[in-house]
Amino acid sequence: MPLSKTYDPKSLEAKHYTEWEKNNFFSPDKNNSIETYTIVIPPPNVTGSLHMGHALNNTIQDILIRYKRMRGFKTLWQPGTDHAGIATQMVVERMINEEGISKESLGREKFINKIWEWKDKSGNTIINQLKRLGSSADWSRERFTMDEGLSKSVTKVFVDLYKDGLIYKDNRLVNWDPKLLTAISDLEVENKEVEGHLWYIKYRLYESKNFITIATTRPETMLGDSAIAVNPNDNRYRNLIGKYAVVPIIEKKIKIISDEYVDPNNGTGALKVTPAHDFNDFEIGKRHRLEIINIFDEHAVLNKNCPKDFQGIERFEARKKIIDYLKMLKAIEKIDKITHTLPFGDRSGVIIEPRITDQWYVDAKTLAKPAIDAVKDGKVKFVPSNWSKTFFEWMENIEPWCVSRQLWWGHQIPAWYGPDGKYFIEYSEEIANESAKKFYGKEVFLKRDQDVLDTWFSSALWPFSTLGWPVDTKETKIHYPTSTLVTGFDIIFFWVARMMMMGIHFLKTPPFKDVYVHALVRDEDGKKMSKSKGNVIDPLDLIDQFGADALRFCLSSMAAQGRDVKLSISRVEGYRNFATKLWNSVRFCELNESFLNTNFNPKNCKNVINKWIVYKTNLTIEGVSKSIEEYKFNEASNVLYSFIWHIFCDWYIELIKPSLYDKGSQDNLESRNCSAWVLKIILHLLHPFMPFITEELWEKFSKNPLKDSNEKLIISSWPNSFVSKNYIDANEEVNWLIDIVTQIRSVRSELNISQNLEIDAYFYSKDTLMNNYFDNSKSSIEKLSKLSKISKIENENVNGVKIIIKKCILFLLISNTVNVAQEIERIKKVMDKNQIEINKVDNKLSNEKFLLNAPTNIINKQKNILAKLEENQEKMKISLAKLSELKL
RNA sequence: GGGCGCGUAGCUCAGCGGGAGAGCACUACGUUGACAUCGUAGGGGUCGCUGGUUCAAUCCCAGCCGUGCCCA
Repeated sequence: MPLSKTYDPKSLEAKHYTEWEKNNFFSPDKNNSIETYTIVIPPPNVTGSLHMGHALNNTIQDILIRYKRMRGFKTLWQPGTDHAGIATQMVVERMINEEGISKESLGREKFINKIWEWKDKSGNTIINQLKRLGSSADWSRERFTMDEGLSKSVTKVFVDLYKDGLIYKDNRLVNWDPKLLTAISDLEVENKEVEGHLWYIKYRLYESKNFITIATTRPETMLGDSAIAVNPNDNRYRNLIGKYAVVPIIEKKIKIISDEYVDPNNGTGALKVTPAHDFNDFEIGKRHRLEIINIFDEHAVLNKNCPKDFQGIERFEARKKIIDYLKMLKAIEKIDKITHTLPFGDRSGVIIEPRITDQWYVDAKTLAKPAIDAVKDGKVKFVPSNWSKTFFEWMENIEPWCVSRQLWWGHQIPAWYGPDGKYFIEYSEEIANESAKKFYGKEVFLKRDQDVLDTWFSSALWPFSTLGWPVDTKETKIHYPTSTLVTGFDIIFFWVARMMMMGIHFLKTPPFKDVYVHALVRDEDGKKMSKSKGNVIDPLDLIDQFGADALRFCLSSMAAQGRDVKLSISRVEGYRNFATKLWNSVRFCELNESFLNTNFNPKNCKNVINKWIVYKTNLTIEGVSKSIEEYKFNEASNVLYSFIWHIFCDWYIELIKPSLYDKGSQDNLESRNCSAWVLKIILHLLHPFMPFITEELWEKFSKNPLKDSNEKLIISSWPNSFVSKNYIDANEEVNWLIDIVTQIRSVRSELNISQNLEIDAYFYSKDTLMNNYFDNSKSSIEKLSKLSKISKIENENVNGVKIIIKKCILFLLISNTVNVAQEIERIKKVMDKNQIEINKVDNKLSNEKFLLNAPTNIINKQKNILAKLEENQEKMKISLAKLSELKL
């Protein structure tokens, strides 16, 4: 059945995807090559649904994987999802809350079961969406960070790091989310500028009528003050150091201390110190051994360390109440309106509260060192390379990584506590019990740590835990280290850094060789897409509307290195049109019985047009391959786009039409074979970018009775280019032909000669080669330029519109249809343009210093340009003179 | 405050020391036997500003202006 008139993505995408998957084409086991290529997917959150960032990220991975697969590598794209501790717990908690059940009433075990139930039902959303995009990941190997195997590797890593002294328990301030009731990492804190106040509060000096004024943005924390700090060099306060002040309201006596940290120019230069509720104050407190008074409970509600009046009040209410009190006491000197940055939890959206707690920490500093070296030594390469700076910046200033979370959903920390609080960190409860028995000399009851690990802890192991580690699997041997990590820059710290630390520590090798960092997808105005702005474009809508191929090609063509992708729907539409164009070019070839012929050798073409397209095709193979290897996806896409549309469709097909219609001729067979050969290459090269339409066309195309292959495109071989030096001449010749046709069309259009009007023309040249060219292409020129006939003449004394190209002159015989004045205008315009160019080049060539310093090839080039320009100008002048005579 | 970018045609962006490019949009013409999701042609740019290096600068360097992101 012949191809339909337009490409309908919907009807084909699912069909081919199912075929591919059913045949295990995504599996590395299909290939026995010793050359491997491996990518692990940045696991999307199991709660997630596909957004543009995913679409870009996975399109790029799929391009690389499909390309390498066709190149013959044993290719693994390892997929899976991330259990997303907080996010998932929130989703399920909200769900049961709607049924009127709290997770506390349910209990930990039942709640976790609920989450698993939810995961089984809804957790595949994003996986199915990735499939719609065409992602050829090996789904048979899909992993989840909470899987048994992956959980085992998490436990092993925790225990081993602990035993290596790289994990420890510490009591310090953490970023506490008072809504979610858990610690979160620095990276999960979003600092935002907000309007606020700076309150200047007078603290009475002890046994004095004088005051010291402090400035604070958080007056409520004064209930936890332990000191006032001033800079030792601040003359204003020097005599107060060592004396005491009294905290208003609670009438508590606190010492005035000196500390270099205090900035005399900030506020009043006197700082109230609340070690339990501010990171800087905590440090000051440590230096001066200040009392740490925690005034909040876990909900950031004032606790029993506060006066009775204040207990049970939420932090912002408490602030109001404190201010009222202070006003009553006339202790407020002034209030400034300020903007300052406050920390917000990126999940909960509430202001983060520094809170002193016991947590588990990873000694990131120690682990970071070899990771830094790996990048410095070039073992791991960032693309584009300047991301390594961002990486170094962070790694060199890395803080201890708080890995415990007060959640239920996640990997429970393998720490068991004895009755006296002594803990045993072991691979399992049994081993912990044994150790405890040894330690206490008898069996004791051990209570397991209730906390779970940060999701990123398990993500950090992803490049090897998914391959089976710590079990010594074949996959770990073959596919570790992986080849390329494709990721957005926003998770360099979350992922890349941590995966490197863990990979190097446990497998002695960095987990990947290249890190390709792609940009963010923004809306067409460059704004970040967000639900609150309402500017989100859903990739699935685009797939429905234009097809996955169009979306993929669009993302790829806009993925220039180091640039954000600003996506506009019209671009996607444009690439849908491109798909249609390709579709129709194949349809045309099919209608004209282009077929793949194993006897056809592209190196032995006779026809100049075919030689030329073979030459161009080779350049395209080289260009696309090179660009993909260099991660320049936009270049690769653009090379394909312009080759397919502007070379193959616009010119080649038009040029071979005569031979295709001339059934039985020698050219006819060659052109049919050659066009099929080019199409075959096109479908191969385009496949990584537009997998669906290419597979469909390939299937239709290779059903031709003289097909050369039955196999699916996805597993067929990437084309090799070959040197076609003997086709360089053909390239010259066809370029000449294209030039001639373009010029004639252009002149016709400028002179408003109807496209339907066929006119006569003459060709004149003294050059033998040009005459040969002409003899070869006479009919092509006639057809493509809409000439009734063009014939050679022996001298240039002809009346007609004159076009000068290279060493040739063309005359369009339209004197009776064209207005002479109009033609004079046209020539003048051309001459003006010409003259500007002549002046430019002439200036250069008359500059002695240029002649002295510039390389000879540049000088010669300029000389040639000038000669040509001047020759043309001279001829123009003559025709202008002639026309002027006519006019008289 | 520190770091990283970006400012090139109406829009989105390539290019990056030697004659200013693409896609989209726009204008005119055109349904010739693959395609109107199309064809042909065209208009449109002191390549942010000011200096410097160079025979030569959109490209290299410095400063400034505008703008975005990350970190404090």
